Amino acid sequence: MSGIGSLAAVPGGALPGKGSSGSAVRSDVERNHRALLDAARELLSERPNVPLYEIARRAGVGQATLYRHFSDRMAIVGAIAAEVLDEVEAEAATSAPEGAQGLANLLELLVSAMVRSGALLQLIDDEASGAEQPGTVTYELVRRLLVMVEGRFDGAKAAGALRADATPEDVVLVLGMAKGVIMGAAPDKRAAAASRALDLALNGLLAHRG
Amino acid sequence: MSGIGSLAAVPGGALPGKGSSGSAVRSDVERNHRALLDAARELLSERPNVPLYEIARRAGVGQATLYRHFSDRMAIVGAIAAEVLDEVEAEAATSAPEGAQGLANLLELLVSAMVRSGALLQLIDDEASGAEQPGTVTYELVRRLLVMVEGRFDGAKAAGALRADATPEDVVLVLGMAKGVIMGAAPDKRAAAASRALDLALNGLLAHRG
DNA sequence: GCTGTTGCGGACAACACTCTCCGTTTCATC
DNA sequence: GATGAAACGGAGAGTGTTGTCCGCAACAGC
Repeated sequence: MSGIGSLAAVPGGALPGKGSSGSAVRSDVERNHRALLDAARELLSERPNVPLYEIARRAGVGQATLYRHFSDRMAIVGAIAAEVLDEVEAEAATSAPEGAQGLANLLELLVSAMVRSGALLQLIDDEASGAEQPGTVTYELVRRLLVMVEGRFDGAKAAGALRADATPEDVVLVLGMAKGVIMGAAPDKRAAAASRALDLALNGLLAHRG
Repeated sequence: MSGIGSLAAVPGGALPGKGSSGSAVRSDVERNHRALLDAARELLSERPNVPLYEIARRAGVGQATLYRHFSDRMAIVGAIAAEVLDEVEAEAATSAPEGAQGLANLLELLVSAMVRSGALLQLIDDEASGAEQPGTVTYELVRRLLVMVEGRFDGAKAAGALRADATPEDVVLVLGMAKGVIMGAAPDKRAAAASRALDLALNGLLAHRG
């Protein structure tokens, strides 16, 4: 778990005052960082393509400050996606991880997080374009997502609950499918549409005794 | 079938010289119209967000000419989507429309057309935002798509091949799912990913005797 | 409170894209 | 070929977004 609240551990959170000189972090820096994350989180959830200057305005800081805290758009999107993944991980830890239900539970958590968070949505969207080279924000987050998913996948597979030809990549595919539905639906219908889509896709992944 | 080749019937093809005075269509108009469609089709297939001025350049005409033929982006995208739907309809007519296989065949044709044509992809993408008000390009095309799909859906449902709770909206959902996968995949992996996604989703829609 | 350092923010340059204006060219007709 | 009408295309105005510069303000340490 990449610590929420630990500034230094926030991906992309290259804070201005983070030099190795060991000086304390200025209070305004920390305050602004949090304000930016909160503003971005709120705005991205409704409008994944919201311009960065609107995020800065909502946070009550100048654009330059935003860029001082996050080098580019993907840095702030990634920081929020990381927080959301933290939360999903925490929620997932409270449910039994075994069998088909374990996989279904995790996917439900992930998909409902995608509905709430435009950041996670954008992460899945970049999965193809940016996930290939190590070092990128997308790459690290997607790897983390894969690790989360693979554990549950293996459990479901071992229990004989899945189609014989099912692979972990199929699970990523399912997330991509949910993404398409969420992005294409009107805001007030996203949750229902995504839930139904996940139902269909998961059902398609299960082993059915004919 | 909205006639390919019949200029007046092309949606959004409000040709400059199309006044009711009955005068013949100028040859350069027709030539440019076709050149624009061809250019757009080619460019949109690889890059759904290609700027309009690139389409004009590829067609060998000025931007003003593009706007004289198509009032805005959606007009040209819609014109191409209509052509693609024509082709899918023609292909679909050669396969048996009955039962689950009939539905599967149509969806396969549609999804592979989405892989090839960025225009159809954008149409599905707009399905939520633009399909609500009659009169828009998106509305008419989505309605046409629904009609195509509903026939086959009813056939499959009547044959008892589908889940009891399956609705025609689920089919639209499946197309949205495919869209998400296609847009998220690297160009050379789109076909495979879309095919697999369709397999999962369709399988999820089928009735499975437990 | 004073001071050096660090971060701040408004304003701006740069860019990408859409859509339009107007002088020029091409077309169909005679 | 001459002529009027219609379409053409280059150039540019308008718009929205990203990313940067530099004088100014806030902070931490003394």
